[in-house]
Amino acid sequence: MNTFSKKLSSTDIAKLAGVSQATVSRVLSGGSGVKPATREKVMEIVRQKGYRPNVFAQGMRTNHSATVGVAVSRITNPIVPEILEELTRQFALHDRRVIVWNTDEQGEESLIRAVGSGLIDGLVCTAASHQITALQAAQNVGLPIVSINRAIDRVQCDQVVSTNEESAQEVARYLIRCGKTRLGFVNGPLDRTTLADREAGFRAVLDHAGHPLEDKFYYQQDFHKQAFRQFGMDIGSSDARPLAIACGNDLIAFQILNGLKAVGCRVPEDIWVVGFDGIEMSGWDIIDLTTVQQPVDLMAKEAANLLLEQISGARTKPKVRRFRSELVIRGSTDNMGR
Amino acid sequence: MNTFSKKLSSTDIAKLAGVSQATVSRVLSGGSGVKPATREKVMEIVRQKGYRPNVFAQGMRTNHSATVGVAVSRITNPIVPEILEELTRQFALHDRRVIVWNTDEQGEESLIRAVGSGLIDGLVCTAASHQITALQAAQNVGLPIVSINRAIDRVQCDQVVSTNEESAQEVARYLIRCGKTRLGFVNGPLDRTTLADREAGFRAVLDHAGHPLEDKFYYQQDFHKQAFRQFGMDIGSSDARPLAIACGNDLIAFQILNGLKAVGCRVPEDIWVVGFDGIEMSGWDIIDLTTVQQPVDLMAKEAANLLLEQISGARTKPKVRRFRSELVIRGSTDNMGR
DNA sequence: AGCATTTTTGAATACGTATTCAAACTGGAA
DNA sequence: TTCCAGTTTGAATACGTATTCAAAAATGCT
Repeated sequence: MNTFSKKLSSTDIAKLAGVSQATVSRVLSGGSGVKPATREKVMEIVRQKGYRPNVFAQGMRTNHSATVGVAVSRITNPIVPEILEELTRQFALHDRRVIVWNTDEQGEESLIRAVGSGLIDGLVCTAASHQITALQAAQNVGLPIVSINRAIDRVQCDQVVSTNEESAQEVARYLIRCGKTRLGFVNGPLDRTTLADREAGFRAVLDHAGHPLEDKFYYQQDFHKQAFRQFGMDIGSSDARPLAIACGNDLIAFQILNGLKAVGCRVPEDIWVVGFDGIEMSGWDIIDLTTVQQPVDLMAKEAANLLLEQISGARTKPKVRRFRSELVIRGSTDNMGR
Repeated sequence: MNTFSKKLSSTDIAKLAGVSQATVSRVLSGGSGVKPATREKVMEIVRQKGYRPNVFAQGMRTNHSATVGVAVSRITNPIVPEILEELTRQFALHDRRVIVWNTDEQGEESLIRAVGSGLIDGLVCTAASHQITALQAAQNVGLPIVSINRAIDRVQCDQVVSTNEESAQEVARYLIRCGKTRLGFVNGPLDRTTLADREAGFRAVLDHAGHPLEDKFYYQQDFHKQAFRQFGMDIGSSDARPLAIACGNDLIAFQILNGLKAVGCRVPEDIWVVGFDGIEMSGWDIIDLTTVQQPVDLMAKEAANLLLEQISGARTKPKVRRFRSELVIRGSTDNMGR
């Protein structure tokens, strides 16, 4: 029983059960139209031998894979696992597996190859810029796509977005209302549309208020933790520092907090800090970061459902679903000022 | 060119290029033994049409999938993305995709099904207990397995472990040496062998030192963030509190820190806290947690290589690779006492 | 040129499944 | 019994690839 067992085919099972391969296939795929006795006879052998249908043969026959792809950038940004968890849950509910591509690491080569190969029935991609080619490839073969938090101009597909620009405006207005006129902004790669939109919204309000963002209080850098932390240190030890710093996302804000802490600059007494994303950690007592909270679970759930809808062929016209994100005021700013 | 294109087969390409399907296949799979001119002629059509070999037909023919599975528990524990990132990188280097199963969420049903289906060429599983059935299934079909940080008794397979028990002893000795005799320990589910081993090591030293762990300073709970935080609050607001608390992993420690902070109990002035894992965040200035650092990258890399070794058939005898983890003293304990 | 090797190519095949189509079987009514 | 409609089963097939084996072409040598 526990001895190494050769791989079995449905034909083998059929022989053992004294039926035809077709019957085995029918039993395994729902069993409608097969006599209960036969059905049980087959299932008995299947269980006993631990038989599982070969997924490649199935795929070749049916032309779908019960697998969807998810392309993410920087899986170590905690918002990504948050999204992945919900996506995985949703797809699992519909008997679908998930293959993850970390496009920052391995580039999009592997993803592009997969797109044309039938390996996945659909693709969810999250905020990133490195996937244009893959997206176009997907588009060309008619592969269903949903993007999360990423405006895509060149490719027309389902989109799940949140109010990045508007919420960033809200952040700026909040800070100004609290008397913080000298403001800083720290951002990551601007080819992430989320980051670009947030910056745009923030700048717009400052411009409108008559004291636009000063260059010395703006810092933009591709993701390098140490660089952001260093900027925090520089700001924190400078005499002419801004009264508050807003960040493109929470992870950047954490590094700013690190830098400030490293040079003994207190938050919020000496300076305020605001993040963006509302990842779970931001709410921890030991971090307590004012941020803009996105309804990540809802967004991921919606993305999964949109994709499943496309896969089932129920719809072809692209949909855009827009979620409201919300400013959450915590200890990294003075919550009296609300 | 950008019109929706029907799915092409190698036979179609062959016709277009004026060669046989066999030649197309040869070109695509390395191209050895094919005349450069022919090769180029074929590749031209391939590029022009954006042809990708059907992955199912390939899989059926070759009996391998160029895909490996990774089973994780609780993908939102930041150590998991850290492991995933390195695993993904390594496998990508060897042209392999990764399918992730979050076994806590969807159970192991989907994983078990995949194991017998040929979908994956091998399986890496990380510390968790919910995968016994899947592991046995894998064992039965001879699927290569590597476990990371998880002792497996019933199943014999490659293992990558770290010095959990010894390092926990080191933690205990360090605390005692610093005069912290009344110690607490907070742990998660004990079916995780990592957590159980760490607790065992910690207890052993305390027993040996003559003041075993007191029940009121021991707290064990399946993962519920709020429960750990609540325990931190209870401890922090109690008069008779331990002098230091060690935790089964960093994530638990963070929640303890949260609870302590919530009731105004200062670390390290009023109480010391020690974590375990050494995830990146633990080293942040704003967290600054004394912990035991595992060489996650090395471990993941080794796991990937072991699995690839098995898949290539180079070896059948199980290997155990043991990595030394290291106590890193930070601000959550008084670093004078080292 | 002529022959022996080597290189390059093509035809045929098998992989394991889902599905179509026809055949066999079932039970009830005449 | 005979017939019919409905149910259950089996035989045959196609999916797209990698690979084997033999044929054809190219090359080297005398």
